[in-house]
Amino acid sequence: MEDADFQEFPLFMVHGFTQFDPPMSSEVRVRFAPSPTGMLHVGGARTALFNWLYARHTGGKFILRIEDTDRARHVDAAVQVILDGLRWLGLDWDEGPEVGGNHGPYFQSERGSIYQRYLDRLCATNAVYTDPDGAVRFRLPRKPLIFEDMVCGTISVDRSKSITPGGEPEPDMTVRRADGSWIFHFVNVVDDAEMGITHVIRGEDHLSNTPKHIELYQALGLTPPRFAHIPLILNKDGSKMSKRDTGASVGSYMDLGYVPAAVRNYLCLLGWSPKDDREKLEIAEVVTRFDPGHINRKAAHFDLEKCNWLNAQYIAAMDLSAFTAASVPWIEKAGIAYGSLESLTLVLGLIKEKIKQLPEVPAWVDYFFTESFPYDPEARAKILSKPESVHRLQQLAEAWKQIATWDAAGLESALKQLAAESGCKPAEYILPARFGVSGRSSGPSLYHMLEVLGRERALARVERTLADLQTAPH
RNA sequence: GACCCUAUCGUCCAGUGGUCUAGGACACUCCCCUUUCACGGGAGUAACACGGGUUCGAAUCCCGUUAGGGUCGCCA
Repeated sequence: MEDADFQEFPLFMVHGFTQFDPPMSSEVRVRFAPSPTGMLHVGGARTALFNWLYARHTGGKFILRIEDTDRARHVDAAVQVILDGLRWLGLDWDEGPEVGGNHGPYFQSERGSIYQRYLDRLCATNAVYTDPDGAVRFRLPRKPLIFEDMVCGTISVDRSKSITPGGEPEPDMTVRRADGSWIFHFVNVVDDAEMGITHVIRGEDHLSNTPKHIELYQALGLTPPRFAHIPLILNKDGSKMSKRDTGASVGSYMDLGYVPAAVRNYLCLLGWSPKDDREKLEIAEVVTRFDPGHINRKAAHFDLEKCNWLNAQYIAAMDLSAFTAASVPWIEKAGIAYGSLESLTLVLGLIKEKIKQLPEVPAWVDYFFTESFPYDPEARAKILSKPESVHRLQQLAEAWKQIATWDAAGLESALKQLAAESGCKPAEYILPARFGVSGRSSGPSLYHMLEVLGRERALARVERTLADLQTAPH
């Protein structure tokens, strides 16, 4: 039997097959353990999301632990970026920073005494030794090992002949530096054990490290958790997504005004699927249907355009008051004095259906809130190139002055009547009219826009435009 | 270099031996709707990496090749 010398692990034997299931009675405890690098990567965000989904799906606990192995690595602002990003995505943690819990502290920089305790256990069994440089190393068993991954299936690794790029045998893993600071692999295992983590859902970049981690659990006499290694997120062209790539940071979505639920929805679809044809999904439904066993094994390529599309879908689905609330920060950032929320809401109702990204909003509404709006040079040249356009604008001004009730329907019929009398298409009047009141060639529905503007302002604008056009050099 | 993972339209997913002349979505092209721009509706282009097996039958199972990714740190 070729597999006979493979170390079977852990020790639950069911029908002769190595199983990983922890006792069924235990509550699921998963964690997201980022290091505070100053950004929250979308790949990390998806890892957090999948952990969160699994915790919510099983009624378990989602724990946040900050991997700042030592105090020098700890930067408050960098931690805050992670907390902000997770909260923005709606991923709330049951234990961790600012929340507390019974398994703290949740910063590795504060867990030194715990690590020391576990290191002592390793010393007691002679599983570690101090090398000539003063670092503590773990004697790697270097035996073949098999484990079950919830995503990747059975993984069998034979590290007995594993060598480095230089052709040397793989060195023993360092556990603690000579200066006393701790190494990731060791503290990661200790923390997961101490915090009672039952399922480790993490990026596939850790798949090859897992045997070492399992050997550490064994040396410590502990039962390892189950593992689920989810594929990495790459750029659309397949290259590795670095911190600099567009869309790599959750912060960039926050800054660009994405709808959090849309980004979260997109992330759900990267490697997981509801198995039907829908794309836009309520998070509650994803929670009930989520199953790590059905996560794709293939690396996902990040498609910002599809994310944008979903974002637009979420904006379209907002009701007007939600849309207004989401728009206000952008309006204010652009320095638009919008007066009352009521008047703003009225204007936003005109343009909501046009918007795909929140930062576009100010450019669509600015001319509603100032009488000194600029004329778009291109649109102006176009009007001037057709002398009859100016005449039509004059006709419109006259007709509108006669209008009894200033509403969209009345304005529309007045304009269409004029067009009919002149024997031309309504567009011949609409274009000059739009330019006359907005200085542009495109915008929301003309009639509704006029209604919102009101008779006085609309007519005054037309007069002003007419004056401008008539003094213009031809 | 060694070890590990992966391989369906450009991209994300569906497909778990026959219902696949492979389905949906994004993007792209065209048409319709329309006051502009969008939305919406309709149509279209486009994929099972390659080679061997297994099988009556393979996108689906096995092996190999190729390609991509990952790990081999006193980074996390």
